Parts: sequence; C-alpha cells; structure tokens
Amino acid sequence: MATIRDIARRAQVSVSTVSLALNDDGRVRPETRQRVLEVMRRLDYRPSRSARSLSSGLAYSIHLLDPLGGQALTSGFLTRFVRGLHDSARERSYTVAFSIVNDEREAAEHTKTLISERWTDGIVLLNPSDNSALLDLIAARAFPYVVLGREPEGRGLSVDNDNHQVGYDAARHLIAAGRSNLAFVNGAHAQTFARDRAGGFLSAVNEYGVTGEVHYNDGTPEAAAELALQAHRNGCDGLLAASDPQAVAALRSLLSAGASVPDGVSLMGMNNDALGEYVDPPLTSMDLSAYRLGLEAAALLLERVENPDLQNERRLVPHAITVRESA
Amino acid sequence: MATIRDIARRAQVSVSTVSLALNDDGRVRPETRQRVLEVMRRLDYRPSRSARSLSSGLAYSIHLLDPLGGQALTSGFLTRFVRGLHDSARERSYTVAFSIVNDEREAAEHTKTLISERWTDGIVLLNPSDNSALLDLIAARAFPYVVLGREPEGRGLSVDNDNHQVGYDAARHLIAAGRSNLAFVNGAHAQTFARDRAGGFLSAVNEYGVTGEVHYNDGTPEAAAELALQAHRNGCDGLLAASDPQAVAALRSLLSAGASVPDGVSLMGMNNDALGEYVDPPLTSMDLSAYRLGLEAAALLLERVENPDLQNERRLVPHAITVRESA
DNA sequence: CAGGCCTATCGAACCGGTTCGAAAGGAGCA
DNA sequence: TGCTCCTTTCGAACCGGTTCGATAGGCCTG
Repeated sequence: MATIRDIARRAQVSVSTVSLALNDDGRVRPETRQRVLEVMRRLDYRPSRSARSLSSGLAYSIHLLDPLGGQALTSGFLTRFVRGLHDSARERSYTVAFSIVNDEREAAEHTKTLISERWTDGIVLLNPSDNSALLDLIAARAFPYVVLGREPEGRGLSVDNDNHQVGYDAARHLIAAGRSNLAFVNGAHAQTFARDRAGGFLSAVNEYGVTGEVHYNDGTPEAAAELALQAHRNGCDGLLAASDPQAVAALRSLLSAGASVPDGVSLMGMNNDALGEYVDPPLTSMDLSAYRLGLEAAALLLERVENPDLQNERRLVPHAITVRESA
Repeated sequence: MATIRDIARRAQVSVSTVSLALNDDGRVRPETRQRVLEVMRRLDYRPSRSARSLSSGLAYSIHLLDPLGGQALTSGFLTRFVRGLHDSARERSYTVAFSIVNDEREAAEHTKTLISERWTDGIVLLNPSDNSALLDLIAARAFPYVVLGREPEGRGLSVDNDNHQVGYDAARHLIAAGRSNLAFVNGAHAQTFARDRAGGFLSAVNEYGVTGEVHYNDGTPEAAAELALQAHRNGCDGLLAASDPQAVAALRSLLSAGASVPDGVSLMGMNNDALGEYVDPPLTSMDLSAYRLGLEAAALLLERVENPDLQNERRLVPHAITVRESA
C-alpha cells in the first residue's frame, strides 16, 4: 500500500507538501497540488485512518450506547434513528459503532474504556434516566455526547421532539374529529417525555372543554389492550397510544369488544412504525421524525467534536400526524 | 492523559519494557512487571487505541455491511445475530461498526474505502447474492470477511444453518403431529437457503409418503396470507412458513377462513421471533440460533484476522424446534 | 538597489504505541 | 579465570500521517 512518503517521492515534493495538498490547505500552489493529486490517483493512494487518528487525536467514529440489552436495534423507531445517525456520520466520513450493555455498572465500565482509550469521539445516549450515573461520568470528563430525549440536568447536547406539543397536537386531532371523551395510553410516569406529552394532551383537553384521562403504564401491548378495553367501557371515543405496537394491541381489543374504528372510536398511535400500514383500518400515527432525530444527533455531536465551545444545545425536531384511517 | 513514556519514567524502566510488561511478554521479570503495572494503576493509564492501531496494523473493529438499506437492524432474526456479533467481538476487545448501503455501486465504493483506508479488520456480509461483485472485490484483495449464509463460490468463511436439515426437521415435525398434506410457504427461489430448505422438506415428504408442496414467494406477509388460504382450500393440514411474520399472517388468514389451529391445521414459523409468543395460539417455530450465528461469525472472522492461513471454513450452527401450541 | 514582505515548500518533531537487535549482567562450565 | 549462554532490559527505528518553524525565492516599495 502506498504511503504519503511514496507519493512525495514520486511527485518530487516533500511529505509535508503532500499532506497539505491532500487536506487542501490554500497554501500549496495549484499546479503542485494537481501534480500530487495525480500521483495519488495513479497509485490509488488512501491515507491510513489509524495514522490520521494518532496524529489528529480523533477516532473518526461515534458510538451508540444501547443500555437495555439491544432495544435500539429492535424497535422501528430506533431503527430509523440509527439510520439517521449513520447517514449523518458517514457524510462526514465518520463511522458509527455501537455497544450493548446490560446494566449501569457494565455501562460505566465500558464507557470509561471508550473514553480513556479513545475508541471514539463522541457518545450517543438513548433516553437516559433522570439521575444517570453514566451521564455524570461522561459529563465529568467533558467528553462529547448527545442524548436522544431530555438531558436531565439541562446541560450538554440533546435532540428531541417538543413533547408537550406532541401531546397537544394529538389530542387536538382527536377533538377535531369530533371526539369528546379522550384517553391516552401513555408510557411510564418516570419518563420525562411521557409526562410532557401528558401535559400537552391535558392542555388541549382543558382548552377545548372535553373529557380526557391519562393512563401511565409499562408500555407493553398487553397493558394497552387492557387499558383500551377499560376506556371503551367508560365511553371513550378517542384513544391515543404511546406507540404503534400499543395502538395495534388496543385496536385488536377494541374490535373484539365490538367497537368500530374509526366510526365509534378514533384511534391514534405514535412513531409511525411500518406496521401501522398493515392493520385494518390502517393506523393514524404521530410521526416523531426518528430519522431526522438521528441525523441531527450525529450532526450536533460532530459539531461539538470539532468545536469544544459548543457546550449546551437542545435541538427540537418537528413532528407531524400521518393520517390514515383509524383517526 | 498518561502515556507509555510517563509510565516508563515513573517506573524507572524503558518504554519498551513497559510495552512488554503491558502485553505480558514472558520475558520481563515478574517483580518488574508488577512495579510497572502498579504505576499504571496509580496513573489510571490506558493505552491509546489509535497508537496501537498504527503500529500493529489492526483497527480493532469489525464491520457489518447491511446491503438493503437497514434490513439488519429491522428483523428480529438479525437483531439477535447482531447481538451475537457484538458480544463475541467485545469479548476480544473489538468494536462492531456498521454501514448501510443502498445498492451494489455504493456498497463497492464504500467497501473500497473501508479496506484501503483500513477502517476495519474484517467485514460481515449478510446472505450475499449468487454472483456478488462486492464479494469478488473483497476476496480479490484477500481481505478478511465472513458471510452469513452460503458463500457462493464455496471459498472463504461462512456461518450458516444446515438448511436442508432445517426443512427436513420441520416437515418431520408436522408429519409426527399426524399431518399428511403439507405446504411450505418458502422464501424466494433465488435464495440458496430457500432451495436447500425446500429440498429437505421434500425429502421428508417423500420418505414418509405424505403429500407436500413448496410455494416460493417474495417473503411478504401478504404473500403468506394468500398462499395459506389457497393451501387451506386444497386441504392442507400442515403449513410451514419461511418466517414468523409470514406465519402470523398465515395464521390470521387461516383463522378468518374458519380453519382451526392447531386442530385443523398445524402451523409452524421460522426464526423464533418474539412476536410468536404473543399470538393466539402461540406459534411453534424453528429456531435458527441467530445469536449463536452472530457469535460464531465474529469469532471466525477474528480467527481469520489473527491467522491469515485460515482461508476456508464453513461453520454450521444447530437449529431446534421451539414447540408452542400452533404445531 | 537594498530592505521588507509574501508565497510556496521543506525538514524535523510529534502523536503513542510495538518490535528488533544489541547489550549488560549473572550463572554454569571447562 | 575465561568462555559461553541465558535472562532481562534498553535504545532506536518504525507505523503513516499532521503541523510548526524555518527558509528560499520573487515581488513590491522607497
């Protein structure tokens, strides 16, 4: 494999000139630069990434930390998020790597290695809990990171939706469909975004003078099926679920309880997973722009890598309702 | 951050001795080694990965190439495969990175970069097509790779199931349940593993003197639903699907056509996705040990990285039927 | 025409490890 | 005592880039 010294010899210039030409420093004379590039092309020269890493101090990679034993690689939402991360990183010639960890201790141990052996330039965290020791550890070392969701301390970098508005807009959509007895099968109360969405949902309910209840739960399809039935018995005519799998489960239990969707009950999911297209009726869903979140997360993180002064920034990504037939 | 030279100074030895101690070369005297390690611990020293990479020529990472715009990160099967890759790689202090590519041209371009800029030590490919230009490109450069599935030319490294046996065992399971009119909603005929499974399926059918048909198709749930109905009309009493999503779709269409499962029709899926547990009746499925495949793939690939003589090896991973209620 | 400045290029040091060959020191042996 | 051999340690080169400070040469100005 050709090295930069081979190129220098062939092009009759010094090694430093080759490096300058390669990185398009304005200083090198255009003819010289062309000559050097031509030699590179002839020898199919490519700069070694590890050599670059060593001298620049960059690993040219970002690292996704998946704390729950691989959840990121499972859900439809995170799949699109990861694609966004990837596309954004690759555009800047960075690689995306990932680690799956099973508990806080393992996460902390692994993260220390990641940082101190400089395997990566920045870490992507998924919805960290409110007092995450992991997050403290990273922040204490002033290492670049970005969180998907809310940064508990309000420090650092994050990408997110405006979750209050998400809840508000979803409720308003149901109300606009003529519904007046709403229920929100939400996520867990411990999750900040779930509370934010509930807040927005209830704002709309109050503002428009309709009835509405929020049911926090563990997020499983089973819980959704159960809560949907219960809401149905209480005369609910507009149901919002915290995810599409939950919405699908709710749909089934509503249909089997004899309800009609959307005529009797409007039903709405969240995240706009592909599976929503395949049920009957097709599911209306709040699209949270997972891909776009991934794109922004990597972009923001890499801005931080290049510019350490970027200490605090929260980027919100727009949401939009994908209307199908269920609401 | 402490470097190896800091350690050397503090421990009153030379840099090379520190390196030897760190890598546990037998040559260094135990007391010296202890003294060096002690200093390392005091300073919380960690060797820089990029420096190591540069001098050793290794990137300490393997790369998963996902050719179909992210399919690997979507299906339940590949999710477990990826976990296996990850666990096996991390155990050896390697990182797993991935790239998503959308077509052959992009795949080739990106792979050249991966190899010639030495971003990675080995590539994992998913079920390459029979005449994959990409595969030729990698093999031509003698770069380490492993394929999940069959290596079309029979060269190189691969991990796979014994697909003939998979088809055979599935059919035999249905036959053992007293079924005599079988149908196999298979994958596409272009896929070698689908043909292998069909072969095994038909062997069992012949051997036991029952009726059995193979229906190649595009693998979508819709196709499965349609083919299941058709089979049902032809008196099929034992149905095998090529995936669990297909099996679930078949289940629904069978039930809505008035068939009973498993009393009237035994139904079996493949891959043992989590979703099989949540349908009614719970799905019997052929478990292909996706996690184990991932584990073996990374292990094999890294053996090859360390030992270039390992040119040809195919590792088969056992399958097993997970019996629930549908068959 | 001397002096100063600007541009293009260069040599050398550096990033932080690994590894090769040499050398110092001690033990064993004739 | 002198020789060889073995063990342990060391210095230096190397991996392949980037970057700093120096320098040579050309042009402008007074």
